Amino acid sequence: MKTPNASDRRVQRTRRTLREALIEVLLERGWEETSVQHVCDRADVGRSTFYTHFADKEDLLISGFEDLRKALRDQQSAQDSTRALSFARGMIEHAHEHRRLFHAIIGKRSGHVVQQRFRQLLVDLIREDLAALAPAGPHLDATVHYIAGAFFELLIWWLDAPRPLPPSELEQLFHRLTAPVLVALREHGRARRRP
Amino acid sequence: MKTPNASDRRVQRTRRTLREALIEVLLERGWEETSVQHVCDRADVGRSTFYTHFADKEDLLISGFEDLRKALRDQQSAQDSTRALSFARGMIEHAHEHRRLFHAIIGKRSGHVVQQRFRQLLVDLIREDLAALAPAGPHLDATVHYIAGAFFELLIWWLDAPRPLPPSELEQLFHRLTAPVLVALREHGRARRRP
Amino acid sequence: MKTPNASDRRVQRTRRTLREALIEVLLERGWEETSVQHVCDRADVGRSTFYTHFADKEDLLISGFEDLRKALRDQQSAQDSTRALSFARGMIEHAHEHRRLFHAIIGKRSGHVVQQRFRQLLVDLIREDLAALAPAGPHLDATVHYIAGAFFELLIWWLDAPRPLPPSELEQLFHRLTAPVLVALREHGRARRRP
Amino acid sequence: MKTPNASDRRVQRTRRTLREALIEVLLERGWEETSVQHVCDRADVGRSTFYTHFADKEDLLISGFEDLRKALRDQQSAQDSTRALSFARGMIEHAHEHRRLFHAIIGKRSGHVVQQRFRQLLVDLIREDLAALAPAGPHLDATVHYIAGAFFELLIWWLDAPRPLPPSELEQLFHRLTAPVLVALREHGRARRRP
DNA sequence: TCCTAAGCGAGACGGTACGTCTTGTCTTCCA
DNA sequence: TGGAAGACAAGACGTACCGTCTCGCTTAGGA
Repeated sequence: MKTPNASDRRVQRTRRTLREALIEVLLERGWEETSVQHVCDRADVGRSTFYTHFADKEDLLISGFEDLRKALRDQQSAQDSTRALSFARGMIEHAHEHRRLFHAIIGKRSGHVVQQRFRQLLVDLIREDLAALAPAGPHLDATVHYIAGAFFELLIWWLDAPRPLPPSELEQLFHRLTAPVLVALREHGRARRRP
Repeated sequence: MKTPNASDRRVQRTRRTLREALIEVLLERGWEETSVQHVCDRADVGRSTFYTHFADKEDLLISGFEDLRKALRDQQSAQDSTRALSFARGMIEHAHEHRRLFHAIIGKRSGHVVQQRFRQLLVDLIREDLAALAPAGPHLDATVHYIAGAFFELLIWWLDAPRPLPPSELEQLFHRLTAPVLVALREHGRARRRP
Repeated sequence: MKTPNASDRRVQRTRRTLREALIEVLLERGWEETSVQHVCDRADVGRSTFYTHFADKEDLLISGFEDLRKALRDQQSAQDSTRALSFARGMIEHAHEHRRLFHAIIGKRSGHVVQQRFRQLLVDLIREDLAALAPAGPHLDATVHYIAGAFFELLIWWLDAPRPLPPSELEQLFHRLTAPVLVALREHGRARRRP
Repeated sequence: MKTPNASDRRVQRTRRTLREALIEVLLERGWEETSVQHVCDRADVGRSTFYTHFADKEDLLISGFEDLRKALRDQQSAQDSTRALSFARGMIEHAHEHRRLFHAIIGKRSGHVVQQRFRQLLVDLIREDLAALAPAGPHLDATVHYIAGAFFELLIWWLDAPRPLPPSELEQLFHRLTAPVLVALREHGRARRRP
């Protein structure tokens, strides 16, 4: 790669500061009510500096999504991942630990594009899982979106619930509801491949 | 009720004009890029007049949602509604007929609150259906959201697909994927009521 | 003239109600901050009704000015009016009695046109007085405006003063300051007529 | 002081442009009919920029008053200023040279606050002059306002006149009318100091 | 040791949209 | 038939953000 010099380090520091500030403000005001200025004030960074690093507040948020994806990957591979849709456990636990943050990011006060991105993340994760089960199912795409939407809505409901289920129970519920879908997909796939 | 006088009729006409203009603009620009001024220009209505009728563009859009709900109800009761989740057929056909409109309202270029509202509509419809099957299931709420999310995401996927399935096939797919969920809910409910 | 019928009486009543409401609101909010709607609300009269009687709020106010002029005339002729500028006593006493109203009408929170009108009233009154002293003085007009401006500003100052002079003292002061001006005008006039 | 940097210079330029534009528009439309937008259009400046510099159009106008005051000061000290109320010559000549501008600012089509400010300017100038003659006269304030009002009204009359007097003659007239007032003030003051 | 390139803040600027307020006109309803 | 009621267009208001930009200051890292 390259040895990071002082300038690079400074840049990284600024970007990280902004990311953290975004989350803080997000927790207080929700997505729509958060302006670039708010974030800059919190980060003690000039607004023009913001724009040298990010195109807009969405860009800033998304720049932090990769971290989440990575964290999930690590958690997933560290566990027994024989079970399908094993990402669920990691995601749910993550959401449980950072409940307020998740609530801010994907909850009712979130923003359109943010949710959009998160759903895309789910779709990607699920597609990878299902591709292993039924590589070329005819309704693979549909099923992926079906499950992604279900999981997403379930998660939001859970985050919004006044007295939420314990994470393990939510995970179990999700798997119970989703298992038949996987079976159907697998059988359908097998049927198509070998009739 | 009340005999609508000339003033009332004028008001209704203005409001309808605005609703129609909103949809037109929505189709062209997407939600975020649509301003109140755009809508007023299209409707040939003064902006101040807009604000005497609606608080903002969200309010305007939502005022049209009730129509959708009503249309679905009519369609639903007109059909054989013995099957659970019978709203799906109506909704899918509706979305099929007004594909561009639905795409504008709930698609990728839609707005946060708009989707939020639409999902709430789905949740309401589904809850009514499921309440008949398992009135007090423990995970009734969770299941309702699970199905609503699944249906919603499926619908978006379908609206976005370049060569979408025929409506009937989509409906069939949805029911096939969801049937086991209903079974589980029913059994769970029965188990709880008579152990 | 004409016997006022019921309709005429009603019209007069509406106009008077509006005039009184204007004054009330004026006292509370000042001229600029007073809107037609405010006055109508106070008078319990429809805004469209307002416009059938008056062109705007200025028109309404001015419609009441004639009353003032008449009151001054009466007061003036009832007194010993041998002294020049005898309107001053009446005006000052009037302003004293209705201090708050005068303050609202011509004070700092008043409006441009209102002051304009009031000054015109002063100019008219003074011109009539001076015309008797020096009917065709070359600087008659100038002197009239000089005195009118002086009296007007003096009056405003007096109305604004936290602990104002007694009315009689103000009147005396005005006459003392203005007497030489009248002398100069008279002499100038005589000089021109008989050189 | 401070070396003005590029940013400062740009700001000053913008503010000056706006001031000049205001005057242009003022001459064409009068005060009440002048909107912030009009001024910005003329100055080719964004409306939002306007508001970063001035609170409203009044603020803008007033920001130019200081220039006038300064110009008068310079003119005054450059001349023989032994005579009392020597500001009059400068003001009258100024008004003569910029007749249209003065007409716009203090004439019939002007605005309330604008005139208010201008009168305040006169009051200040006159008070300074008179304070030298009779530092603590009992009616000093009253006399100051008397003269200010007289001068103001005289000036407006002069600006409005179809065939106005030459400036020098107006000045002479003003001084002739005002001289006795000054004498009275001085004597009064002396009488009070040494009874 | 200088000096030069980059990161950065400060903030001016034009632009767009917002929701509110007021104005004056017009149409309809009611007594 | 006059008034009340209120819909409507027009347009100004002041605020809030946006994204672009120019400007100097600071602070390395290389000459």
